[in-house]
Amino acid sequence: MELDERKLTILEAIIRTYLETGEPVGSRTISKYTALNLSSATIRNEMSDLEEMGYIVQPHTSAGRIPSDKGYRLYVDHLVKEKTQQVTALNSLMIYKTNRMEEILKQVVRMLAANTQYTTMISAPSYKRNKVKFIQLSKLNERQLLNVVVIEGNIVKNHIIDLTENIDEESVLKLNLLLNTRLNGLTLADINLGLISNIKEEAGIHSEIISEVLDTIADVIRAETDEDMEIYTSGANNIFKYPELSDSEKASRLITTLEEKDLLADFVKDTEQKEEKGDTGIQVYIGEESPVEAMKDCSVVTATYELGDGMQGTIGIIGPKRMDYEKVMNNLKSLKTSLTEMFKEDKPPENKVDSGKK
Amino acid sequence: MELDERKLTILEAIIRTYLETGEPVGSRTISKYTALNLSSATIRNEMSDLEEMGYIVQPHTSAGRIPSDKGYRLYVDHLVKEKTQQVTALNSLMIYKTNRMEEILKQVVRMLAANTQYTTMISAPSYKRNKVKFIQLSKLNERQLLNVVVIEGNIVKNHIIDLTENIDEESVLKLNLLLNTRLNGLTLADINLGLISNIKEEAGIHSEIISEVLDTIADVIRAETDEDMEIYTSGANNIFKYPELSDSEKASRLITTLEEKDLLADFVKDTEQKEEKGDTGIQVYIGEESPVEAMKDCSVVTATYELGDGMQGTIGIIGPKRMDYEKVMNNLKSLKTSLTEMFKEDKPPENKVDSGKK
DNA sequence: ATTAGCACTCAACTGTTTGGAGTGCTAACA
DNA sequence: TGTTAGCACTCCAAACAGTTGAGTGCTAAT
Repeated sequence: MELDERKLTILEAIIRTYLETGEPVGSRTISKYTALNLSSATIRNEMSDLEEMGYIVQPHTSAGRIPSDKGYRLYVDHLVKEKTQQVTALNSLMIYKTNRMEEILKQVVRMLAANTQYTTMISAPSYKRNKVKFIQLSKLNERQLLNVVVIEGNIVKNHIIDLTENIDEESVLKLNLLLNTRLNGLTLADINLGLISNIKEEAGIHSEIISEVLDTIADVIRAETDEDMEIYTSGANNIFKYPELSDSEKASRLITTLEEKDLLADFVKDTEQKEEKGDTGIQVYIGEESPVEAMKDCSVVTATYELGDGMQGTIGIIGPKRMDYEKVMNNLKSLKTSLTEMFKEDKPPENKVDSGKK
Repeated sequence: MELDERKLTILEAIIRTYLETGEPVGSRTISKYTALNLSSATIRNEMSDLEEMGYIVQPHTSAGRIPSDKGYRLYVDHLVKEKTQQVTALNSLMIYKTNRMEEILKQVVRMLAANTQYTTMISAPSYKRNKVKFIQLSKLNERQLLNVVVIEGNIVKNHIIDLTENIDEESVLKLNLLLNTRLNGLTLADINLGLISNIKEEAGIHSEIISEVLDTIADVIRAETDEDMEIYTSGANNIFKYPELSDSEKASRLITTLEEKDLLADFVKDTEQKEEKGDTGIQVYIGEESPVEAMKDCSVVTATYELGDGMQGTIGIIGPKRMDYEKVMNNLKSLKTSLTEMFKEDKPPENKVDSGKK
């Protein structure tokens, strides 16, 4: 059987109506509110065909039809129109721009949730690939050193190192020199145990204490790199706006998933992979397509945003399968560019202090 | 009417039974499963009295009784026994101890949620009252400075300062000296605009650039101080284990509250206040006693923990009114001491790197 | 190919009934 | 005087039956 023009029109009408009402839609409704001027009986025949083709399903006999995953997929791929969306509240967001990346992300994700009435997530960009710009060891006291590492994107990481024996100023100076000459320009991912032992060798291991400090720094950087992805969510309560998600069972599973950030990380990874493969733009996961078990009843729309320096993060919107894909996709698309723009014109965001503004 | 021995026994039996079953408890149950050897009729008379006194209520005529807020209050104040609780999984927690305060707190709150099957929260200690130990400005390039502030408890804060004009090494040295002599030993709360303008005056305002840097640092420290309380929650899904909390309406409100950390902050503030007033130990908020509207159907049990240096945070357990107060209170008490101990023997936790351990 | 018409299905709603758990009251009892 | 047995009463919850209405599939006529 072929999906001809008319069937497509009818399918689209069904999906659009269902997205609006959330109720299974019957043949009569389509017959009345569509320009085709066909009787409900004809529509019924076509619907029967569409069901056979797998685009729609009946929740039970003698109910109207609702779109299947396949139906939604077709809709998303071919029927969603690109609108030049009003960028809603992103401008107001600018005003609140603070100096900390974390805060920005939390605000974005919150704004997006309020805006769309869906649950939202955002991942902080990973900086494993960023290069070291500056390393500094400072002596706090005889037994403690402060280690500060600045990496591309002006991200600052610091750690206090407890020593087992006293250290003198000279060693600190030497270490500073050593670290800066050998590590500057490398990415965090480059810095591993092998490299450190090379440095130690090259330096001739003057003293136990230097070796100890180097080891610790290696540990610290590795820990920083291994750190799980930071993901912020917002609008978890929005799932209760959609009856198909808000029974105890499902709601509980969803809430758990939102708490377990490593499950959400699957979306981030998958999205990044897909975009790497050139499938740039917006990713949509409909029901079963989702990599996360608990989200089989949801649809998730994601996109990455860029920070320059090759850093990228992912934004996602989680809602019922009958979410307003058109709005969500357009919203996300404009947000994606806004964010990318915003970080570009004004990087580095993290820890940046706009000295002019109060 | 007086609450004599027998009434108290019956009341306790009612509450204990209700905590177990979650069902309204009838006179017959008490008559059978209590050592008093009274007929259900007698119990009924007593129950009628207890209801008149306000300790129990009937959800509807011809149902058993359930404890009122007042009943729970009596139970918590006088009938909960102190057990030497097994500290369950706290030891296993030690193993996972990482070097970052944030991670520790997240683990504690998660462990506690898994352990109690309730929703949990923990607040990161505030360090407004901690004194500055060390300040360092480093020149990253002509237009950027890195500012690092170490405060008591070895908490490190850093910011990158963007300048509107170039700065030379000499000014940086001067600023470092100035800042360390004038700010060391002060608490973050002490550092305000007035003080900064004093410093500027005293320093004679050699140059625009120095003034600019000082202003920025003041801004930064103030922002750091004003920052909202950091609160982590876990086990939000646990509310679905208790039918009285899991209808859409209530669940949604609760989830929203858990997301809005500033509402939870009310508990933290209240608990700190109460403990300051000498009411040390465990705080229990039953139903209406809660400072947060959305939690009128819940009970919340909180405690503070100490970090030394006067820093303190708050842990809280959020559950239905019929939560297992005995278990929760004991659990929290032992956790409170464990945490306090843990931080004491091994402070400072934040950013600490155990150089011996891998 | 389209449509009108009709029988059929099924969820959702509306009583209605029934059973059981629990109460309050009263009268009898120790 | 405190306790108890007995009984009528209440009310929820579950089960059941009847009704309604939206929707379908099929068939025969256009």
